[in-house]
Amino acid sequence: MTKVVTRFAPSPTGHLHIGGARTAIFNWLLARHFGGTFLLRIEDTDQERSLQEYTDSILASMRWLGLDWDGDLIYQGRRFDIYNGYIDRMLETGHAYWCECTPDEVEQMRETARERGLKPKYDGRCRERGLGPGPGRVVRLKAPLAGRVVFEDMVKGTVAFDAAELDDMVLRRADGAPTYNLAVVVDDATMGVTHVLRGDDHVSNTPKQVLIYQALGLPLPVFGHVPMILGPDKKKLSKRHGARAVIEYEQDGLLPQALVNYLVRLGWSYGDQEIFALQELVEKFTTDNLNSSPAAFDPDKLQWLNAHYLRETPVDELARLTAPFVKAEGFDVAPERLAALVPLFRERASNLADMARVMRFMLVDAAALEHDPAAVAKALTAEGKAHVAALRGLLDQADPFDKATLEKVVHDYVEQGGLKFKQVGPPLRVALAGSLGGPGLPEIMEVLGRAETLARLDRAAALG
RNA sequence: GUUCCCAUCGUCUAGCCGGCCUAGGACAACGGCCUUUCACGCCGUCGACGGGGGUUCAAAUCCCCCUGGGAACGCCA
Repeated sequence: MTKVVTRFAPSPTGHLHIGGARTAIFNWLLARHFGGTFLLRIEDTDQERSLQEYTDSILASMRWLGLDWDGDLIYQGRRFDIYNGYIDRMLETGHAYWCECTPDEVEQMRETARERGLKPKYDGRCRERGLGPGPGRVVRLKAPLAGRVVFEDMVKGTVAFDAAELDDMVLRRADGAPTYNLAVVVDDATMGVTHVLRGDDHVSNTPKQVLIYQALGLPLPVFGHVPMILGPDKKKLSKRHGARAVIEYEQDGLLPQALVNYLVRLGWSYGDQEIFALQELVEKFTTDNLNSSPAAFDPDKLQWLNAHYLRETPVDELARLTAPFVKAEGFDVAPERLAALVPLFRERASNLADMARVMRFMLVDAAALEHDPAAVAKALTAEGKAHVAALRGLLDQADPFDKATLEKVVHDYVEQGGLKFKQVGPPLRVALAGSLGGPGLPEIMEVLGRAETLARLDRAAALG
């Protein structure tokens, strides 16, 4: 088997979105699975809309996702000479011709065709005129008038189009720049790309590209078109659906493993398995299990996966990842303290931003702690406050001030008083946390420390 | 409009070279267990082969039609 070469070819007109990210992941996986090469090409031939900052952003997202590429980045913008060389070759071999029709004229032809219920296309007016170069002229492909254009698709099987459906597409614009389809073919061929896995929206480009390959006498790669990702409402993914660039998911506190895992499972499966480590994906990914029907994006499942990976991440690393989010909440917390906090909250959050939010009550001063009025009314009754006050004295004696000791102090208090834990747990909790939910009491007190714990208990006595 | 693609629970999907499917798993929802609480975890419930024709002893699985969705029809990528 020849070496597999795949590529991802984003155009730097925006950030990397999840659809593109999935395509990138699939190509990366295909190359890595077969020990092949994964190339990255920036399709910046549209000088107007292409921005360097987007290239940078796309690269940053690729790295964040853990997708490394082989060799240097390829910029289409720097390869115009190569494209023009191939276009000249087609001109020489009679596979292309000069055309002087203006965009308006061509639009007129399309309009006419549409009115007649036909496929809008260029009518081939200049095909046999034998025109040479000249201002305002473009080069068009002399496409076959009849026959079928057939290609094998890794996900859809055999796909065929009537050649009559295709028109003489422009290869070189009036300004001398090559068009997308020409550039893609020349690039893929010269880069040695063997497998072109891309979005569904390119299926109808494929026969056009096949024609160019044939005109150039170049071998065809294997094509594969993965269905698009739909929004949760089954409609095309759009801004309305909230975050969609991978950078936004990063900012929302998602872990890259979760996004990768989720995206891969959207359109690909391996039996009933849901969780895949990156290395496992490399081992198991092949093109045969790609799904051919479009998939709707499900934020809930993404969060579930993220929560899973949150619990898998080592504490120190999780603390490091959470730091920026805690900072965004307005707190400057030492790494060691964050590492002590994280184990109490990792199971109570599904992403890093959540985590920072949910541990907020641990970071404020006793004086600034907010108490949920309903919880106060329910638990900090006269009896509740009495227990809190009694506990304050006992807890002050705890030595060492650690989880085990603290637990014993509270336990003994309940035992000796002939009480039920339900009588002292809730008031103590509201005093410490301000609400009725959260981590275990002993661990909260341990991380809070003696002074802060006592301060909170004192403050609770004054509440209500 | 034309062409191409797609069609299993609300969602992601397994199954699809026909029988092992009274259709399996996961997310969500709901209920329970665990637990001082919340969460995690565990157990369970609800829930789908779009419709119609064929082929066959037998169809979610093969064929055709319909319907429904999507994409593309640029001197954008």
